[in-house]
Amino acid sequence: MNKTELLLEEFLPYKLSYLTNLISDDLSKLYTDQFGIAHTEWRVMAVLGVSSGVSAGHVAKKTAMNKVAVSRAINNMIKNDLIERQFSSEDKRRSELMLSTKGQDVYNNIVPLILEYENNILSILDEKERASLANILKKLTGYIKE
Amino acid sequence: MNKTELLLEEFLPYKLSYLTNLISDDLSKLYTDQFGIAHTEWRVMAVLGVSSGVSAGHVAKKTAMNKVAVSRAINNMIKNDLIERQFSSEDKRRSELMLSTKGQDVYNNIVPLILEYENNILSILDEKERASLANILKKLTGYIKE
DNA sequence: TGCAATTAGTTTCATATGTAACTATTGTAG
DNA sequence: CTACAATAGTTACATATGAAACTAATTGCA
Repeated sequence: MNKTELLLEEFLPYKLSYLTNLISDDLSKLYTDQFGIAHTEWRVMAVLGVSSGVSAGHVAKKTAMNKVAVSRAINNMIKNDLIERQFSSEDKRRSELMLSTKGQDVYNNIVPLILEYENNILSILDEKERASLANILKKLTGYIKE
Repeated sequence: MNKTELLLEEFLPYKLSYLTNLISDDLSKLYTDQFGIAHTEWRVMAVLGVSSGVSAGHVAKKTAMNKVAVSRAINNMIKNDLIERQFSSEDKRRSELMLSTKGQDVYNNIVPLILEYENNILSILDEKERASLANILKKLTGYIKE
């Protein structure tokens, strides 16, 4: 029994997008308002906080951002002393990126706030629901990426 | 046992955002590539397809868009003969919007494609999972909106 | 009444974003 | 080798977006 009428409130893509935006707005308050980090910059930082010395291309893959956005974020963060860059000696095109001392410090401050936020919203779900959500998101994502 | 490290791949907001973007990109192919309707315009259309004669402010609420975006979408769609506007006789500020014949036609063409897409991705889930997803999204959204 | 506050929608301006074209470097087929 | 293709990242340009200021109309209330 499929729908033949489209109601935004009952349309999965809309509901997902709505929730995503709510969360995204909340999170950006944590890093933008308090630390002046833009959304794209935060994503770059999140990658470099875990894997140091990687290239811009690697960051792009991990964050699902396009290379232009990554390039801009990186150059801005370098200007703001949040990350450091050198170019690989084997391949002079490839950058090797790492958080600066200041960047690491900012990262260390943001991560607990971010995780606390995640914990908070997950607190509304019980264990089964959390597992179910993770599983469903994985299934959908895998299916759509084909 | 809470996380103390942040891995994007395991971070709910990131996973949600990633999935949302995949879906959003797929959907925009349906209405942008085939009908030249922008994302914001599609949302306006989706509201007017269900409730005709409503104001721009009403559309903004229903779509979770800001009033500037709605204003722009509406004016562009009027230019493209997709919607018609008159202003309320009781309150000359308030617009009364409806799809034009052409707009209704475009809408009628897009809706089945959109619903088919939703059905397709939901086909990867069984009944229980669909219900669970709907329930979880509702819970999270309600909780975050507080 | 009459004037301040509110509301609907628009415009302005500064910033963000994506696509395509570009530079520089490296890989590879002949 | 050499020239052409591929890769990493940047720049340029056109478009999208949001916040704040604005216009016009309506409401509230002294």
